[in-house]
Amino acid sequence: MGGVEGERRPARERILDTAAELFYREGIRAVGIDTIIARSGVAKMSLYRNFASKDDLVCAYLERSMVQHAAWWDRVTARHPGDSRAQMKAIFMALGHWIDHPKFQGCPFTTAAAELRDPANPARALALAHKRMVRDRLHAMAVAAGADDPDRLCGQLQLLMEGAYAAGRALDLGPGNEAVASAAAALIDGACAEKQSPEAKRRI
Amino acid sequence: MGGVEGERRPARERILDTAAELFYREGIRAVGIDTIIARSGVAKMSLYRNFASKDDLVCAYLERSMVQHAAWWDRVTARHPGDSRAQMKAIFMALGHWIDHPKFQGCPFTTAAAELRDPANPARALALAHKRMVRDRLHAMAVAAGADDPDRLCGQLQLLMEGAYAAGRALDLGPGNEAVASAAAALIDGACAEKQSPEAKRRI
DNA sequence: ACAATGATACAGACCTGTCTCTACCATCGC
DNA sequence: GCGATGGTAGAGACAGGTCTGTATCATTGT
Repeated sequence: MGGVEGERRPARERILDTAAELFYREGIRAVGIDTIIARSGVAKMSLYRNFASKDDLVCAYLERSMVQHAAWWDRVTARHPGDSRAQMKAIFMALGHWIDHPKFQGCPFTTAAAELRDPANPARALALAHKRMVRDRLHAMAVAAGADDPDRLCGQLQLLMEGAYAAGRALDLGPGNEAVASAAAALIDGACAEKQSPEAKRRI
Repeated sequence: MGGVEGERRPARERILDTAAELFYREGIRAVGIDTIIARSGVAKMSLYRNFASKDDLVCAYLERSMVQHAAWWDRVTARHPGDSRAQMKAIFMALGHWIDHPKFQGCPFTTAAAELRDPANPARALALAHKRMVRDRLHAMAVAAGADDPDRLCGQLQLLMEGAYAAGRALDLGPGNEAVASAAAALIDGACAEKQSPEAKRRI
């Protein structure tokens, strides 16, 4: 959001923007408070007046990521109103493109959980909440698409999604990461064999 | 394993055992040299005489993990000699059980790469080498099983494998993580339409 | 004047890696 | 046999750096 020229945005927003970028790109433990201070051009006390601790800042970063992810999801599915099967495929198609992006660094929640192993860490709870939200959304779409076994399809797709996040950084999955979309399509079409297939049947 | 009573094993092995367990369970960055020293009952200089640095110790841990993983793979596939399709399914079945194990903490290479973001870190190179090895093995099996498009099936299965590793820690995938085996079976059977018969040609 | 912020010094903890000192034990020369 | 020697290892102090978080003071905008 571009503020007016010469009018700086509040310290809290600058801190959160910088922290989010650095946490995602370089890792949470690898980025110290001093680095965030220097990059955002903010005094250390301004950070600690806005966030109780580094953990608190990490949580704010993850919470904002959850909101952004939900918006992305809604944007993608909105392109196929009423067609749950197409929505599912679109999500995985978009995911395949996203992992090609140069700034892609995996799922911020999964990597946060990998870095912060303490079960009591509040960031872990946020990561779990996000995975549950994704699971619920996938499950609702699987039901709406008429899958024979929505639980199974939902679990399979979530596996595939986590795999795309994990592998995208390291493996090369071929042009456009075609494997993501093709695996999703295979699982989805296999799971909703005979039921409503408004357009898929036409393509076969 | 069982050395003679009262005859302690060499310091190097004790260090590596302790480091491997702690690195895998608690994370690499979270475990300091002093902790490894204390837990393995070894002098600090004994560690630094056997390993040039902590990075070097991390690499030794990952290299040993590669050997152990290869042995596990061979053990599982050896149960289905000559039947590549069954071998592939067996790998994912075993993976589904492994992620149920209480000590399971994801793929050690993926989590190491998540913790050590520096592209120049030698541990990252090891992680990449391991993923390539897995890819090559999967690809060979896909070819032997007569998949229509071995590259595609290999990519899909590696996605699924990464997903199982990533999700196993956080998500609940149902009893016995049935989704792993069922998704693999769906992808494999879909990719090798005609039984692994020699005359594999019909469609492109 | 006042509130928010920048700048900076500092405390305390922790981390990696080096250093010294001591103990044990096997081997070798005699 | 027996002492000297050298390799391996335990214990712990220490240096130099980084990290989080606090305190103090100066500056700026309204």
